[in-house]
Amino acid sequence: MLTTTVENYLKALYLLESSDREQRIPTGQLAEALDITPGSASAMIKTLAEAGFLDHEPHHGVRLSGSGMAAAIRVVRRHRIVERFLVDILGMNWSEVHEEAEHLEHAVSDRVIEHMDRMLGHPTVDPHGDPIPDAGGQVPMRQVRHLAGCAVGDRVTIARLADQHPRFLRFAEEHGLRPGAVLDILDRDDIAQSITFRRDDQNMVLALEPAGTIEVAASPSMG
Amino acid sequence: MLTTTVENYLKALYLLESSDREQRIPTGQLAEALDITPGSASAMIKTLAEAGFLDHEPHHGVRLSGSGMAAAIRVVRRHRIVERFLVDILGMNWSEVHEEAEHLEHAVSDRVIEHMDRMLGHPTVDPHGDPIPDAGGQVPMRQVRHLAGCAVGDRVTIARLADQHPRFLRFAEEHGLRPGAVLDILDRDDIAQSITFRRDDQNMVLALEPAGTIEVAASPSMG
DNA sequence: CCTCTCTTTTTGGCTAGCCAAAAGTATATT
DNA sequence: AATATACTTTTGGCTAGCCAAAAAGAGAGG
Repeated sequence: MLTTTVENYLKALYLLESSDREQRIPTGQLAEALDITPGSASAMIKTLAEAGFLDHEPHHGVRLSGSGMAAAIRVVRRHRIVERFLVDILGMNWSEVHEEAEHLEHAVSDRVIEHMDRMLGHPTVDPHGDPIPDAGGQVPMRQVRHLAGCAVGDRVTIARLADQHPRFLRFAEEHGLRPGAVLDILDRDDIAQSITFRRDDQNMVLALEPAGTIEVAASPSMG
Repeated sequence: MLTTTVENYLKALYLLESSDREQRIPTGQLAEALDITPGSASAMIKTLAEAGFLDHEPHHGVRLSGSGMAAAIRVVRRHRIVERFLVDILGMNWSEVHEEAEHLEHAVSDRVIEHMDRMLGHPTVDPHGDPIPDAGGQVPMRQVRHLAGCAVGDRVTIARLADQHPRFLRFAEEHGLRPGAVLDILDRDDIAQSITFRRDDQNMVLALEPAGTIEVAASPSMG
């Protein structure tokens, strides 16, 4: 059984590897993600590398090994199923469940997770649109397009909010920008760095930078 | 925020105080309940007494203070609501949820607990029949009668299974001895130390000792 | 009152994790 | 090639909890 701390290290590495698309994660970046000092991260990296969870090239960063990746994916699966459960079944606010799941991901057994998963109908994404690995560790792949890259006239569906800071999530929720929401792109201005779209009969303007954190898919009912 | 360890000490003391009906709990008894050495318990008792959670008379045992009692009751409430939730909502086996709740009681926030409580309709007992403290810390009182003390001809309803060892719980579940089950007392033999009763058209014999761990209430439909 | 036994407390030592700060390494710049 | 900067690793020290075993206290029986 892994400690909560170890699970958090592995999960953080998994998320860093999949978002930054970099090969190796530098010690300092991991430390920052976990909000600890680089020295602490360095010590734990040594321990985890010796345990075979990761591949450490001293002074050149770290990468999850096969067993490390598998362990990380189990944590991520628990986290995302819990989030989905808290929103869909308990009716909690989807912008506030992340922190709850942060604790529960280390406390729920696989047995409970599988009960939740069945009750939810084996969902493939969490409330933010993040993919939920299946019980075998397979992560559903989707092709990624960003709202910032859409052209005028496109009709798209929000698939995922990559920026999961509470402030942004609250903002998104207040404006109906949740996975599944359908947007019509009305205008984009590369000088003003903004994009204008319509959702549910309401127009919104967003700078390209936050719009770059919103992943979209071509809407099924394309106009 | 209390650590998991501290919560477990306080909860164990609460359960010992309410089951043994003794005033002060000796160090060794607490240590045994927590499966640690007396020395470790002694050290932690000192810490907790200094923090005001308990009242320690050196060499004469320990008792929860007001704040210790309040903290313990919050843990017990979380535990029992989680157990109830796992059984009623997730459909888990009621003889196996105790261990799950043992972990979750330290990880679920009050917010989640209140959502579960509302969804369950504010239950007053957990699946074993143990009372669930309300959000204000009040523990519902019931008058206690034991199956071992019933007379021939009585019709009673099981209210609580005090023995929560997995082996006994599995046995009880297999034989339909769950809270709510209605029993007709057919015979008791104080020499053989056994009691015979009928449940759902099936006769059962139990020694008085295990029957003493089953709490009952007069059945509403008394014959 | 003394001693024997049982229990509790104390002491010394361990691991997991953390931090601060010193020491070491890589790399960019000159 | 030499050095400055940035990053990583090491070192020394801390807390929470645990154990084993020594020391101390309480209570029973002679």
